[in-house]
Amino acid sequence: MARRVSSPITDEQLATVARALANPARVRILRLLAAQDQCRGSEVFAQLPLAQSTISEHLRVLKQAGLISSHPVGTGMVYCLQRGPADQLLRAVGEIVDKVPECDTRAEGRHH
Amino acid sequence: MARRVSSPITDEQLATVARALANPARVRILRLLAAQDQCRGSEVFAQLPLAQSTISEHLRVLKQAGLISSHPVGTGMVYCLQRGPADQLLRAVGEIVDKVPECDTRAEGRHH
DNA sequence: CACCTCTATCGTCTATAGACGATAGACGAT
DNA sequence: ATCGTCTATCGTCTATAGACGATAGAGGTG
Repeated sequence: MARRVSSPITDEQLATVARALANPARVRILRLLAAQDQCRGSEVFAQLPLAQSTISEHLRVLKQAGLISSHPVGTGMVYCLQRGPADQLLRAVGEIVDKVPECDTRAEGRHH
Repeated sequence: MARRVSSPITDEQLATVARALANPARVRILRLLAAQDQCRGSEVFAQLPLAQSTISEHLRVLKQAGLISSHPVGTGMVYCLQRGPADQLLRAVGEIVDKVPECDTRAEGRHH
């Protein structure tokens, strides 16, 4: 029970990371990036059926949440997954889920 | 490579579960439930600094996302965590995160 | 230098989220 | 039967999310 690296994420922080995942387009982008390590912006723009400005906004949200990083390359940008916040979310949700005692809501009911 | 129980979650589905986690009050509720297996509604209402109607709405969202279940008991309700959707989220995010190649955005940049 | 490609930002619009109070409805207890 | 407690729903309001087109600006390329 030592090992408290990257302190226990707060409700706010967890909600913030979750909010970044709370949009199908952003999930799609993350999975795109996961499929190829890194990805040029123009490829991302080409893969989604959304306006370039919309996708750029999604990228901004993901970056702000720390889920991706970006750097300029040639005439464009390259986007890249980052583990940090996703790991925190995994750990926090994992801790919640591990507490589930298989109570599926019909134990010791009202049959008094 | 068999074992495809609860098929690979879609972008939409993952986003939906994430959206349920995308609010601090709901995270708080989940953690409350995790801390005590199950929880009477009145306790939940008492723990959060929000109107009862607001909390009831949050419980509805969590239930609709499949993250909790509920059943009547005595004169009230009991809420209870459910693993299913949270597990799917863990698996999906885990798969994304596992692909991260430690590219932290400054590799092979523009120093051509 | 002029051009062209790529990305970010701005302004706008619509839809959804999240909060509240008021109230309805279920159910046990008296 | 009446009452009191507990929860869900309704209506409303405000704030935020998410989409778009237009446009600005950075930075290679010819």
